[in-house]
Amino acid sequence: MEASRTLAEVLERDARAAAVTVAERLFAELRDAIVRGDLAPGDKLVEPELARQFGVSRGPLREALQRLEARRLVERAPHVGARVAALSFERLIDLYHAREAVEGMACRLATERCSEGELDALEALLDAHAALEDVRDGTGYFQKEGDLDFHYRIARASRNALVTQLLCDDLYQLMRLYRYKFSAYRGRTPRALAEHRAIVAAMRERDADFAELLMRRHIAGARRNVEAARRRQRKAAGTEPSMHQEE
Amino acid sequence: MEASRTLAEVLERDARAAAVTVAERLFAELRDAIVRGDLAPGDKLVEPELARQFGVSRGPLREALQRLEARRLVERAPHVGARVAALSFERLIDLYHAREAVEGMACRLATERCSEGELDALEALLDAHAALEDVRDGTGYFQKEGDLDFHYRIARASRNALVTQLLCDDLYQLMRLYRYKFSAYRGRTPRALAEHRAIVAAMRERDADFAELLMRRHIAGARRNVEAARRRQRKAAGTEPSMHQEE
DNA sequence: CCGCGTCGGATTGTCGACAATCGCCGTGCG
DNA sequence: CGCACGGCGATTGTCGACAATCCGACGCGG
Repeated sequence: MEASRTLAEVLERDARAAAVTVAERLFAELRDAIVRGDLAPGDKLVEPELARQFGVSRGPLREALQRLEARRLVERAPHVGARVAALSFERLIDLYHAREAVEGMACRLATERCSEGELDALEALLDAHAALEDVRDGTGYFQKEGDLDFHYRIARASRNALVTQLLCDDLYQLMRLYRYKFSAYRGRTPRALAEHRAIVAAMRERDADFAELLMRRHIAGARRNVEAARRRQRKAAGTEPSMHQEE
Repeated sequence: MEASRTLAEVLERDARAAAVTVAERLFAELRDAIVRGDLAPGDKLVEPELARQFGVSRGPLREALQRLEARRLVERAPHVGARVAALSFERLIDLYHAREAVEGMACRLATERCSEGELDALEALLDAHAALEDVRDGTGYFQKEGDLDFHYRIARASRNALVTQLLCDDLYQLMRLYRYKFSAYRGRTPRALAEHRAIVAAMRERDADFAELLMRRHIAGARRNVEAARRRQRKAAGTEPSMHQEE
């Protein structure tokens, strides 16, 4: 039963299993710890401490930190050190704009290039999502990764290595980080599923323009949801620039 | 006289001057060497050799190599080593598709957000380009960086840190690498300038939809130029998958 | 009482050396 | 003659230690 495990988790497991080097394993461990929230945004990452904690030297650890910096999950400054990336509404909205552009293109390319079998698999994935939603309706844990699974597949179907890498390696990890900290998509689950179905329908008709348009509207809708949440929070808490609730 | 020096060169110089650490300096040096063609695509980058050549240890060198890998300028494999990124038509076309998406969005955001002064500066830049083109018409060296200067400014005017970083730090360095190795934009210079002017005109009217559309068509046109070159080469040389002419 | 300079501890950046792994080349066998 | 196997050199990955830099506390002067 592959459907019981989300694609994102499978990719995670693969990345950790294929860690032929200590630095790769550390990178995967730290990435998961950050996305999972085990390391909170803004936390200082002290090299000797982490090295002792993982039982390795500082060399591979620094390599892992640098890879996390490239993925924008940690921020580093020379002679100052590394911190888990700070979260803010502005950055999340920036991220949505970037996703709207790149995923729109991925959807266009996928529409032009993917096989009928891939479209069948996409529809099967959405059927599975719908079934899960019937069981545990509302904001189930499933939605967290299930939505990303759909976008993962679109990205990979684009047959564009650069676009796929941008989405799957860079932007999606950031999305997951924000999702764990900030669930601003309340009640959007059924609507998102319908939008996914419309996208696949356009792809099935090989209407690349329309498929890209639908994908962009899908992501722009999610972004507007976040923008509305930001306005609500600003009105509620006066001038609160950050979105850290805890501590 | 700031106009005599392209924005790209200024950014280069800044990056090297602000190198407070050995790893940063090495990164800038190697990046320039790769873009300049001093290190040819596919060249093996042996750590002890480079370290001795630059008079540093392998530690900072490895860090620089990793940063180059994140920028997709070198490819690394565990226990195998690093090589300068291989060039191919397929990757270049992938790059154009990614640029079309991200730069289109950058142009849209810039249209919505930039000031009138920034638009004035953009038009002044295009005037300078036109003047230079009158003097040294045809395919001047100027065009190489001048075109990117325009796109640099659009990216920065988007006020989106992620989009700006994607374009200026990641994709543009790759474009420069391909431009040095593969000048497939013969005779496009006057046309590109006209398209740039049309983009700024749409931005001046604050027509974000049209500005994005024009930017996307501008980049798509350049991409089709490359695709035509690929077809020509395929017809000429039978089945030549790579675009390395030398060696 | 507050601001500023200085000092000390801690952390990061860099270095050289050791161990693990890969590619190559010669050899032997089918 | 072709191919698989094993040894060997070279390269990469990892480690611990040293030096440079930054952050905080303390003391001093205004």
